[in-house]
Amino acid sequence: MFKTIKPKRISDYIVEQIENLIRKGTLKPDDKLLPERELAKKFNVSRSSVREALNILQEKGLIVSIQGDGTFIRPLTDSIVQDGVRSFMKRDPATAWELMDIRKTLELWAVKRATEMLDENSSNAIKEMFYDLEKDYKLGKRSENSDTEFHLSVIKAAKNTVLTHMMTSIFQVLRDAVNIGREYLLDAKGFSKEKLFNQHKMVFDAIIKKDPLMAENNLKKHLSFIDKDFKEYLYKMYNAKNKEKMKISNNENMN
Amino acid sequence: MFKTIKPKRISDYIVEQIENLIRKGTLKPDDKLLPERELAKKFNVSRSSVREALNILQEKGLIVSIQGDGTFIRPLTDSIVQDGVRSFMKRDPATAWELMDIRKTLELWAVKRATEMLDENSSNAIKEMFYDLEKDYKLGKRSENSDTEFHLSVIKAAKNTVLTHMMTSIFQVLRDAVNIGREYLLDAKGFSKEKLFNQHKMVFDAIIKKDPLMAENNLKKHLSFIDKDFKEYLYKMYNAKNKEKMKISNNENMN
DNA sequence: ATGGTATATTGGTCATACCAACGAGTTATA
DNA sequence: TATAACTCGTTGGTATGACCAATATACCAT
Repeated sequence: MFKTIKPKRISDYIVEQIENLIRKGTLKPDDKLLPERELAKKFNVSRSSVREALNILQEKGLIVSIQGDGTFIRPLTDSIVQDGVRSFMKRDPATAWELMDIRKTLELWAVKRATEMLDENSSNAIKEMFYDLEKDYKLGKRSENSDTEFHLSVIKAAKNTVLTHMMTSIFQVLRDAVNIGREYLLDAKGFSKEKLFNQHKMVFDAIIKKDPLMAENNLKKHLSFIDKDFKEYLYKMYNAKNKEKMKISNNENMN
Repeated sequence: MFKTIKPKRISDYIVEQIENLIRKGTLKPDDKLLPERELAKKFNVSRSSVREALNILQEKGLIVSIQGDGTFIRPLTDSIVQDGVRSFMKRDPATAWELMDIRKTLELWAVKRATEMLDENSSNAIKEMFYDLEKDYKLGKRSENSDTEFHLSVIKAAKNTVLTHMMTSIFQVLRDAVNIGREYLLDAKGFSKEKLFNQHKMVFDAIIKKDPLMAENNLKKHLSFIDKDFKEYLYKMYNAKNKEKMKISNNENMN
C-alpha cells in the first residue's frame, strides 16, 4: 500500500535527466557536455552536486571526463556493466575459490535430496540434460553449456525454489570467473574430457537408481576433481597476476 | 606498443583500499564506516574526495550511506540471495522454509570448518558473542540479537568472505520472515529458552574444544530443534495468512 | 615543419560553512 | 509507569569559493 520513501539526492535527478537524454539519443556518442560550472548554473545547483552526478554516470560507464578538456558521452558499447560480485571476482581469484566451496556444499546436499524425492518429471528433465551432455561428449563438442544445464537440472529436482535461484546465480558468476580458461585446461590435459564425462555418468546413474548416498558420493568425487582443476586454473591465473605485478604496478595508471 | 596513461584520481585509491578491506573480510557486513570527516583525516585528503569514493562504492552496491546515521557495509551477496527470495517470500511463507534448509546446510559446513581452523581471534570473537548470549539468557532478556550474532561469529570463523556475506543476507531475510513471532512462540512454550541456551552452549563448548565433529553434531541438534519450532510458526502464519491476507498485502511494500 | 611557450578553458582537489536527518538521552505529559 | 515530545550531538547532503593540474589552441622561434 505505502511505499517507503527513499530521499533522492540532487545528483540523482541530474543523473536521471542526463541518462534519459543519452537513451533518447539527444546526446550522441562523443558529444561534449557543458562544463561543470555551466551545468551547475543550468540546473541551478552547486558544482558539487553536478560533479556527484557526473561521477555516478562515469561509474555507470555512460560518460568519461578528461581533465582540461571536458566531459564526453561514451559509446554504449564501451560500457560494460559490472555487477558487484563479479568485479570482485575478477580482481581476486580467491573469492571464486570461496564461492566454489559454497557451491560444493550446497550441491552435495541438493543431489542427495533430489535423489530422495525424485519423481518422474524431475527424472525426465535430468535424463534430457544428461543425453545432451552425452551427445556433446560423443561429438567432441564443448560441453560447457550442457554441463551446467545438467547440474542445474539435478539441483532443480531438489525442489527448493530458493536454492535453484541461488545456484543459478552462482553458476553464472563462476562461469564468468572460469570462462574460457577451464575449457582450455581440459584441452591441455587431454584425458580429462573422458574422465569428466564418466563422472557425470556415475552421478546420473546413481540418481536414476535412486541411491542418494551413492549419488552424493559420486558427485563428491566429481566436484573434488573439478575443484582441483579449478584451483589449478585459479592458481595459474593468480601467479600470472603476481608475475606481472611489477608491470601492473608500474602501469597502474595506464589503460 | 605504448599504453595510454590515464591519471588516477584520489577517489580511486580510496575505493580500491576499501574494496580490498571488504574482500579480505576486515570490513564485514553491517560494519559502520568511519565518518566522512574522519576518513578524510585518515587518508589525508579532503572530504570531497572521500565523498567521491563513497559515491562510487555506493554505486557499486558495496556500501550504503544514511544521512544522520553513518555509512555501512552492505552484504555483497544481497542480489544472489534476495533475487530468489524477496519476491517469493512475501507471497509464500514456504519459501522461508526452503531458505532455512539452505541455512542449515551451509551453517553445518561452516561450523565444522570454523572449528577445524579456529585461531585465537575467531575464538575470542565467538567467546564474546557467547557471553552476550549467556548474559541475555540469565537476565531473561530477548536473545534475538545475541543469538544471531553468536551464529554469525561462528560462521565468520570459517573464513570465507563470500559465505559471511551470504549468511548475513540469509539471516536478514529469515529475521524479516519470522520477526517477532519467534520470540512469541518461545514464550508460549516456556521450557524452550533454557533448552535453547543449553544447545548453544553445547555447540560453543565443542568449538572451544576444537572438536569439529561434535560441533557439527551439536549444531545439527540445535538446528533441528529450531527447524521444528520454525516450521510450527510458519504453519501458524500460513494458516493465519489467508485470514489476514489484507494485512499482509498492505505491508508488502513497507520496510 | 618541428618543437617550445603563453594563455584560457576545464576537470580535480581542498577548506569551510551550513542544512537536514537520525539516534540517544532527557524531560514533560497523560 | 509508560509514552510522547523535546533537545542535542553526530553525520551525511549541499553550497561556495579558491586553487591546482591537465588540455587545447594559437602563436612564436628555430
